[in-house]
Amino acid sequence: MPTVSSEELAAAAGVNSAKLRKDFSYLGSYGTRGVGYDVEYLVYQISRELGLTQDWPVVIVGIGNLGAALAGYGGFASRGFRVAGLIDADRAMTGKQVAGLTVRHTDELEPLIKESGVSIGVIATPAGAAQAVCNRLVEAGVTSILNFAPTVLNVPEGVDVRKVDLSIELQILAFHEQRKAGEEAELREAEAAAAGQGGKPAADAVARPAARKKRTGQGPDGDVPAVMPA
Amino acid sequence: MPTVSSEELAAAAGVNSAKLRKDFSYLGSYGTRGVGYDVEYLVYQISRELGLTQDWPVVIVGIGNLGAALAGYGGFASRGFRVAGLIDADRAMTGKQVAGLTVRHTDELEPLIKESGVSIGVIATPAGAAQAVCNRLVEAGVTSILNFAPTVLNVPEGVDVRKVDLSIELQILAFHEQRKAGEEAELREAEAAAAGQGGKPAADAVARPAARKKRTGQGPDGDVPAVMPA
DNA sequence: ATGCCTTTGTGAACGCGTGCACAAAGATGG
DNA sequence: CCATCTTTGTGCACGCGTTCACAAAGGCAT
Ligand SMILES: NC(=O)c1ccc[n+]([C@@H]2O[C@H](COP(=O)([O-])OP(=O)(O)OC[C@H]3O[C@@H](n4cnc5c(N)ncnc54)[C@H](O)[C@@H]3O)[C@@H](O)[C@H]2O)c1
Ligand SMILES: NC(=O)c1ccc[n+]([C@@H]2O[C@H](COP(=O)([O-])OP(=O)(O)OC[C@H]3O[C@@H](n4cnc5c(N)ncnc54)[C@H](O)[C@@H]3O)[C@@H](O)[C@H]2O)c1
Repeated sequence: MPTVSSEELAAAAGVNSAKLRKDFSYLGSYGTRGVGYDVEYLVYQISRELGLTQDWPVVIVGIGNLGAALAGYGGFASRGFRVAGLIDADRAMTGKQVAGLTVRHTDELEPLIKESGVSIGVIATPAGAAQAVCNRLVEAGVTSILNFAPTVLNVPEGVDVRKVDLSIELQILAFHEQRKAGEEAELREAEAAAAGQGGKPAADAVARPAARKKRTGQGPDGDVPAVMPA
Repeated sequence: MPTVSSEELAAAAGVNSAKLRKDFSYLGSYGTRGVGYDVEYLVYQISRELGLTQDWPVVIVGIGNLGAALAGYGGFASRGFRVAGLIDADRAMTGKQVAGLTVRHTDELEPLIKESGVSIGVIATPAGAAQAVCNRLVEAGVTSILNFAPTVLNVPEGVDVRKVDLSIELQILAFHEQRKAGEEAELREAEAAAAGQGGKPAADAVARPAARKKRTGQGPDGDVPAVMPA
């Protein structure tokens, strides 16, 4: 397939074709009217604009369960990311081989970053250590951080942080799951209500559709509230 | 602190206070004018609306490096998620203990889901197996999936999928990283150009600021294009 | 060379989320 | 019981991203 139309690409990606064309136009990618986009050239343009044509050395800090899994993940190398080093504070870990790389002690963090020209750091330490590690990374010259610890990191301007919080991912799923269940329950309730009922909560349910199952007063069940705080 | 104002909360979260109040109003959470929100009641309301007051059994499929790390992750339990079972296709894994749980063979997937009432599944298998695993999960009654494999999953309507793609997270960081570097380089170029130059690419750079370093024609360097496809 | 047909690139309109600003509510003190 | 002061809840306007729709461009057949 030497060429594709915006229509085909849009269908494959599940987006609107106009949006796709406009997005392409931002990076100056010229297609050919009446034909479409040259696949090879397009891929090259997007790769380059996304920074995929260059090699990005990254450092992983905190080689526990997660850090070790990340170190051995093949999906990074194929996208141009190279693990330049593994760092852990635990002396017992130092010198160990993980995914073919030697784990180095935290003391070596700064020289490693400077020697390898690392600008992207991955934090996989416990939450308590994350901010301190972050500070050292930034101080040493790292300007992009991928954070797996469940903490909000404070960084100076110019430094980008992306946080991957798996609990939140699950929470979002659970939220929609509950919503699905709630809607079904509501349908059943509505049917039951139609059959014969005399209360007044129906008016409330209509007036405020987003607030399902609003407790009147303070929850009748006296269970402890806070599951929320991390 | 028995009560908080929307202003305080907004400052802490780094958002606009009006937005925060409006969001709260959607879930019918009543504050008290002139005082603020009762912390305990608010936490309870949000927890309940988010589905955090109930226990969610989850099943993890694919107990490799990543799956094992997830199985042992304490952050799930504290948010109300309980690992109901670990599933792997590898017979050599079956029966092994991982994070205090016994790994079960794929054959036991359906009974496990039905017995435990699992509605959330986590896929940590290789990309090639993900769609097949997904199909089986959905067939068995799972309606929410957290997918770590780098594949787009096709699911019937009513099933939610969230994808965690670590490579893309890194790519986003790399993109901004490149942009930062590009801006610096452009400043230097502009200075150099001001000093004394005779080309014409400057006009292009002004006309289309989003398209930095646009190659005229097809890149002079004959390097292979495609780093992009997964 | 000419006309037709396909597909791009983009101006204009639409819709939605965000932020502003203020009236209403309620607590608190006199 | 009334006045004052704080803070909520929300109508309204603004801005941005998305989508529509179409003129211009270019290939291709005749
Ligand atoms: N395991 C998961 O699936 C998972 C999922 C989501 C989030 N997380 C988060 O990722 C982080 C790591 O999880 P884990 O399961 O790998 O934990 P872990 O305890 O297995 O590993 C943490 C590692 O960090 C090292 N460490 C501690 N302090 C350090 C410091 N100051 N500098 C360098 N290294 C240090 C420890 O020696 C240990 O090897 C945690 O914050 C956790 O909440 C983990
Ligand atoms: N390791 C990481 O840090 C990381 C990061 C991002 C994404 N991922 C993705 O997560 C997935 C797992 O990564 P990993 O490093 O743990 O790989 P892995 O090879 O260590 O583990 C994969 C596991 O899945 C099992 N498996 C294979 N087919 C199966 C099937 N049909 N049913 C059930 N189990 C099956 C295998 O037996 C193996 O135990 C991959 O798709 C990978 O691309 C991994």
